[in-house]
Amino acid sequence: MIINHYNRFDKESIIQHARGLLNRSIGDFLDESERNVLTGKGRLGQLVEAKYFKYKVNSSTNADFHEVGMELKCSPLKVGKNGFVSKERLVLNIINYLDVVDEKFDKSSFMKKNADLLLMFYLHEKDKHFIDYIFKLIGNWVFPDNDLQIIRKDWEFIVDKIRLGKAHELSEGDTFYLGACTKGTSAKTVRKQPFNSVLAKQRAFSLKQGYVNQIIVKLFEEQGIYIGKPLQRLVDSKQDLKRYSLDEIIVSKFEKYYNKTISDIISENRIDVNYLSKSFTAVLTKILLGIELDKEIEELTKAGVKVKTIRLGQDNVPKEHLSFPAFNFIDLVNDDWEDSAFKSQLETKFLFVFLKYNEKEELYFEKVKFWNMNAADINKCRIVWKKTQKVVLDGNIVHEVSASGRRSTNFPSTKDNSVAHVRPHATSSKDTYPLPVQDRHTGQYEYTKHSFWLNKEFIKNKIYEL
DNA sequence: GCATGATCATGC
DNA sequence: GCATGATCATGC
Repeated sequence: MIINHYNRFDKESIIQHARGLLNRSIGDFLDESERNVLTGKGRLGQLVEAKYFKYKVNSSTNADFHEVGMELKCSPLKVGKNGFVSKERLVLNIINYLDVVDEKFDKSSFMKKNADLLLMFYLHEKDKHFIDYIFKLIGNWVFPDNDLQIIRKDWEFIVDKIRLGKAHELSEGDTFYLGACTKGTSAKTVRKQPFNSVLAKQRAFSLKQGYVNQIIVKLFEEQGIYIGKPLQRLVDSKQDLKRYSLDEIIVSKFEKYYNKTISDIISENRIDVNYLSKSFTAVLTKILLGIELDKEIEELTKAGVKVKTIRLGQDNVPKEHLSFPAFNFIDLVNDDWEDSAFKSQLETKFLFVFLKYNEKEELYFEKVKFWNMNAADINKCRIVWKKTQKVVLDGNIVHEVSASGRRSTNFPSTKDNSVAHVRPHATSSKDTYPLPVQDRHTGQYEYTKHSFWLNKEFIKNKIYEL
């Protein structure tokens, strides 16, 4: 059965046909009357199916090319420092909470649909109509064995959470490569879950952005094009991955260093590193894990895990609060909470490296811990975010200016909320971002860069001691 | 001593 | 030159 120069029973012919879109846009294949399609978000993929592959768009639980078990996905690229990177996570099938709890991974609806992907990456360009986006990378992706073990563990974590009646508490930070991302308009789309009457946000299985970036690197590599940093794999044993979760394996690799002083670790490893320097965290983590310093840790990069070093006093309280990147005041007031930068920063998985001062005031390696914020605390951060947004929108940032010229602000402080607060985050008080509204007190249209911070008491109580 | 304003240091 | 992780430091 040959339709339009490809054969649905011949995987290679389908991939070859897909590559016909390289350096072209779907607009090249539309009639004048068909070019008046309005919105994007999913429409591009549908047009590729209908107008390029010429099959009927469906919402089947089978793969698009079910004859060969291959699923078609169109996904956006953006331009990064070293070439193309994924613009976002890759969204796969919607999670049917009611059915998935009866599934086993190998025969799951996820595997049935997504085990073998035909990926068509296009360059997303602002101000361009989506039918004119140019396809830049087209290839076939089948999950490598080790990745599939990690994805299996992720899938099981997500499904177990649903089995516990906690579908409404799912978070992307729960897992490593495979996430459960929200799907639907501004998270108002909810559905039933089997073991709790609380309605849960609709979610879909998705590949983390960091994982998609590595797919992109690999597919370019197949063409002899090398982008991105070299990675070094941490866990090689498929057996280990079957038996233990990735976090258990990684934590165990750190354990032999527990209670050693930092200076001992550094001299034992003959590494010249100043532990007050910014790169110390990355260097220390790589030393302890036996990773070469010019390589990235494959599993953590693919999972988008953020490594954070915390120095604790003897009372287990961190010496400092923990900062997030400075926010842009204009973006802050324009964003909805659901798609805000702060919320996505909170939904990532963290690896905390705890260093602690002993009685001799020496810094020693205490422990590491994987952590992601639970739904209740993310909600508390929403209140902080909302208040911050209001202060900026009201032009009400400055509270008063002291005789010495020091300004105090109306931003939420450590006393207002147990989880997070807002404080300056700039190279000097003159290091500013523009304001959307004039500040009432100063009359200025700019203000010192600020960021959200996690309270150190919260780090002690909910991360270190829990 | 703590809360919070201010700034450093490095890497890209 | 700026973004970002991390830390310093002042004043109540």
